[in-house]
Amino acid sequence: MAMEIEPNLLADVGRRLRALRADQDLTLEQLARLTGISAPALSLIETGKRDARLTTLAKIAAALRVPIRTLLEDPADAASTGGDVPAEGYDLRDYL
Amino acid sequence: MAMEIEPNLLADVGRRLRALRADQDLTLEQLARLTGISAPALSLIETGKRDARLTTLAKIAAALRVPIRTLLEDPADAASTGGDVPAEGYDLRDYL
DNA sequence: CGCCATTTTACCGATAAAGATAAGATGGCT
DNA sequence: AGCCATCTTATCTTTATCGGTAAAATGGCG
Repeated sequence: MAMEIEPNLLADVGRRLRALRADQDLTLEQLARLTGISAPALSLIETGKRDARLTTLAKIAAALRVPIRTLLEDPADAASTGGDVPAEGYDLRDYL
Repeated sequence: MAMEIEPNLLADVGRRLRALRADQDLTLEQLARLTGISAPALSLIETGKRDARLTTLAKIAAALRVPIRTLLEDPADAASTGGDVPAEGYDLRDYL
């Protein structure tokens, strides 16, 4: 399986974000005040319609009191992808 | 210890990025061709001068064949921060 | 020292994020 | 049905990313 480069990364991050916010019973308005990010912007991010910047995601993660990593991959995938650069047999430079 | 919201998150990500690229002996020019991101842009990100978007980081991580998480926190920190939302005694809503 | 690869910095133009605000849409509730 | 909270979408302005190009550091190495 090619694994292809995650097609809807933004949608996945948005879903996790919304789940985390729901866990803490926060409204978009409340999270907006906690993060300094407007509620409409948060809505766009959660619905996967906006490609947020790194510091924006960091602010949200801080407000939700979770490591940023939690927004990017679910725990199951994090376990399997746990190692670093597993491939050691072929070289990227061969394609340049 | 307040933990304060990481002051130089961009610089940290940049340092890890540069280390990963060095591990694979790639030049900015080569990584630029692999990712579709220009070498100047990569330089700004690696030196912590640019707040990259999520999909930009994802492209770089894919080219370096590492999970995006690797760019955001080093393994040591990832282990200690491993759990999810450890705090369960106080409520964010009290501050709104 | 000069040459060369690599990186950094500085511009430009196009695209997009983000705040603010306001207007719809959705859903629960009596 | 109406009302209310919440979320979505749209518009606008400001600001920043990003690619491209070109020009300036930086760093080896002979």
